[in-house]
Amino acid sequence: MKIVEELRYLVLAIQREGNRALAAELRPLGITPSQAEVLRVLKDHGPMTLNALGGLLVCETGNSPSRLVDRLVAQGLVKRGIDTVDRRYLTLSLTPSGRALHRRIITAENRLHRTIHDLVAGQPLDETISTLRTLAGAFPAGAALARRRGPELAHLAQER
Amino acid sequence: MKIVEELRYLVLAIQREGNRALAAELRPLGITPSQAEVLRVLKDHGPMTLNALGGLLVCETGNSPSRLVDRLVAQGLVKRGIDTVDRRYLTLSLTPSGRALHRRIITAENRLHRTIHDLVAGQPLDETISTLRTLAGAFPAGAALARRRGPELAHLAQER
DNA sequence: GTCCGATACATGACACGACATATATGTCGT
DNA sequence: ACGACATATATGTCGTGTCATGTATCGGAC
Repeated sequence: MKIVEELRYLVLAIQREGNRALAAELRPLGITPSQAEVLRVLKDHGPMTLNALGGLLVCETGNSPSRLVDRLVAQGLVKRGIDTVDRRYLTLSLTPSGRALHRRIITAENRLHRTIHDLVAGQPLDETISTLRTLAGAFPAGAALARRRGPELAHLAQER
Repeated sequence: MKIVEELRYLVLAIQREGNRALAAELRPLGITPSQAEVLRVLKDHGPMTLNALGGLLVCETGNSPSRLVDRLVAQGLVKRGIDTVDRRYLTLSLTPSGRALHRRIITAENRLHRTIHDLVAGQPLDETISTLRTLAGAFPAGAALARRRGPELAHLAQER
């Protein structure tokens, strides 16, 4: 049982430090890690509603990421339109500057990933991923990840 | 390189969901996961200054957890005294109600740990811990964990 | 003693992240 | 057409978490 507690604190520590490192990489771009995730999802899975976006985000589980999107709209990175058929729905899509920023986000993330890759060299990474996938799969946020992994399922999620 | 990105998102997802679950367990006690960590550190490592506390916390890396402690003082769970020798230092210690709450925190955390334990049953947990330790060890928050492992080493060694 | 820098803590500002609740818009039964 | 209900989004509130800056206190150089 004690080992599970260490697992919990390790995950907490790694998430914090990883987020700090990513925030530092993204700071020159003027966005945060959460905002970067929104841009990535919008780029990879096309225009979608706020609800669909929330279903694909790992951050901001549960509620609709209204305010997260607000800031991206204010920065001119995301376009927020209203569905003409059902006026309850939004249509979120990247603006040209959003698409341009996406390329720089990938570069910044790759720098972080290379650092992490070097740090875990020689460690049993496959077993680690297996354990973490099992654990994450039991929760909604893990399901969001699984949805993003599979293109066929992603298509489903896109259809609100 | 792709697998490292999945690792990052898995850690994020698990941390979020774990925190939500722990928050739900702790809600009846009127405290948050971060506040619970403070009480645990103060209980396990005796009275200390704000700086020393910050060095042992996995949450709130970097700066002094002034405001985190503020709320605990306001709730009567932590006593904040001023060092008589060097008036710059605080002396943080648990109040009797803080000690009483600590016992209930352990119970709540154990419920969560049991759930996690069941979820990862059959997974290569030792390899996972090894990888995560290596990763965490490269950062200050991981060092905080290693520092806390010291006094609790007997417990950890027995359980594994 | 007096200034100077270092140290410990406090505070302001901003963006999350979670929960609860409110508002707008649609659907369906009647 | 009407009203109850459901769905999508918005908003209020609170507690972090991070960075930057401000304030109090101490120690040492002079």
